Amino acid sequence: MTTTLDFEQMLRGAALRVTRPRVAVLSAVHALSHADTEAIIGVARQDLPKVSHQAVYDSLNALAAAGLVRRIQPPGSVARYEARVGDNHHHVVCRSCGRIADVDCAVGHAPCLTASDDAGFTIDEAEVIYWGYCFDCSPEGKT
Amino acid sequence: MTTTLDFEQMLRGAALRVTRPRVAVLSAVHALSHADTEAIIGVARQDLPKVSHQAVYDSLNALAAAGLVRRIQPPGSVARYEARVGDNHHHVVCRSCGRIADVDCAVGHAPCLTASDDAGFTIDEAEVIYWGYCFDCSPEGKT
DNA sequence: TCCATTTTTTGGAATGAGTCAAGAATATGG
DNA sequence: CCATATTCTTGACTCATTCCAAAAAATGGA
Repeated sequence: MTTTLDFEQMLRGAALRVTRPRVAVLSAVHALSHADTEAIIGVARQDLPKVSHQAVYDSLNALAAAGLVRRIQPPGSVARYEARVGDNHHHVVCRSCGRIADVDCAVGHAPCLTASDDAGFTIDEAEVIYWGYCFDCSPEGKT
Repeated sequence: MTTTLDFEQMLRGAALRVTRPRVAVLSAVHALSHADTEAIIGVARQDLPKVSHQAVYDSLNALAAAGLVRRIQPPGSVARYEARVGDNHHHVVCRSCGRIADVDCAVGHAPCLTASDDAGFTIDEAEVIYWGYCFDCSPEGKT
């Protein structure tokens, strides 16, 4: 498993100060998958009962800016965070229940798609969200 | 140009009641590109000065559910609406200024991508958001 | 054309994720 | 161990969006 020391080293490696809220938040993101801020606050408070929600927001922003966690914001949902970074994977979202699952990117590096016409933009990443229904919510799954 | 009658027919064609707020909102979305709700309210009130913001929200929801407009929710931005529907095009978002531009989909029909592993989901659409910098914000553009 | 029914709009209040700000606490480098 | 800069706490606040009940309007049939 990943220990507190590992998280501290991850923080130092990203030139971030090692604080207890940051360690707790980083640990929480690793323990959960696609968690929203509220869930992260809950888990972080198991370790550190008095962290303020503001500290969690600040930590998440710092961790996301440093690339230690990835922020995903599926339309119709609050911001979510995940620990898988660097492999440019994508997500599939259930239209019915909102469940999110990971989908590996066939290309593996960003940008994994080339736009047909970039409208003058310099594109460095292509984010793909697949929409559909998870097994439990799919019409076939209900028969 | 598109006339009020055209918009009324679009509403009837979608089995929606023809109301003045809906016509004004549909017209506003056609007149703007990637407009947020506030801008739509402003333009709709040029035709119909007393529409409530709630009526605009309801109209946008009804139009989006009927497929007459498309709702896009870029992370870090409020909901935006556009009139181009049915051609499965994508968007490029500027990381710096938030500007949005259309990018035609090379495939043209949904889903335009096949997931490598669908995690048990039934996928019907692949939404692509390209991230980068627009010409005005790009490092090259500033030299 | 007019009425009754159903749907939509109004207006105001409420929700809730996220942000702002000032002072207190803490991590870091020397 | 100290000085300094960063981070955390606390609490109030913003603002897009939603909820609610009453009033208004659109539609289909007479």
